[in-house]
Amino acid sequence: MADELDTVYALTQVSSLVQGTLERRASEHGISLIQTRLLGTLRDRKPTVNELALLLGLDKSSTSGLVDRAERRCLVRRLPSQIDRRSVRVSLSAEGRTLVEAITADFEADIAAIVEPLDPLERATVAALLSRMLVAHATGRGVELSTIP
Amino acid sequence: MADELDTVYALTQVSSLVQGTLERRASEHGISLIQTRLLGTLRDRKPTVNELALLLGLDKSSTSGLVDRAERRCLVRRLPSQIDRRSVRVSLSAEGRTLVEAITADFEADIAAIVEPLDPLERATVAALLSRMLVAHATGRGVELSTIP
DNA sequence: TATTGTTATACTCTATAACTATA
DNA sequence: TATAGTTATAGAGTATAACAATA
Repeated sequence: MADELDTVYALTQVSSLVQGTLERRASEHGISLIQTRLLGTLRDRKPTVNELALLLGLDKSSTSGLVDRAERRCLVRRLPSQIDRRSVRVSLSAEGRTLVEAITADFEADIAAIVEPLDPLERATVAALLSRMLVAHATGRGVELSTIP
Repeated sequence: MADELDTVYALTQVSSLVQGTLERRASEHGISLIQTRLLGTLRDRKPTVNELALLLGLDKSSTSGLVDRAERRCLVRRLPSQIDRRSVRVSLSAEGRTLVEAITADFEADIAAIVEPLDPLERATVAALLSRMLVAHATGRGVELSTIP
């Protein structure tokens, strides 16, 4: 039992550290965590506003506003859908892509540095065990491992 | 190299899951993540607004507003400082304590369930390796392992 | 003068409800 | 009618700057 509490505690601490790191990097690049998440979601997709809302777990009105502010900064564009004239496709601009890639690179370097004290075998062990946890958890639901933090 | 990227990825995924879990539990109890963090910080302290701002990593004006809203819901109280009449001590109310403990209990049960697929030895391994990472990271700075997510 | 906390202001982020334009 | 998206509104959360009270 004690080991379970230790594990919960360690996971909680690590999670704060990791999320805090991402938030700090995003902020250094002048955008918020949710804007970073928006850009990250758009790296390999051009979803409609509704799809985006589902992916981000937000209301469609919140998503619309999020896209407004990102568009105002020229980070994303709204493209008219060809098949449904009510619909819109949200797409990353070149500027948005450059930005999200810079943030991601900085963030990943930070986490790599945090992981660095472990030797390669230990890192592989952590990765394997955490992955098993994640897979088990995702399988217990509808499987939805988000792409970006 | 590949193992390092895997580790970064696994840590990122786990962190989103853990923070998302906390946020969902907080929201089920009717408060935000930052309000939960405020209450958590006050569990074993009665800091001044300035100290609280440092602990939460916020500006003192943001902190003042945060405390305003928590006080309006009777979750915290402002006590006049005895030694410095400019100062205020922020203190958890009984109601606030009950609330943060309920959220924490739910949250810890969630994480325990997520960790459950690993056997006790594997859990102990994860806890030990993550703890080493955390200690190494904290030692590299001014040591500041936050108490609550 | 310097510090503690609050307030005024301006923005982002969020949800609910009402709207429009398509379907 | 139903769906896709926007807008109006209201509130939390955040920072900067200016302020009052106290040190």
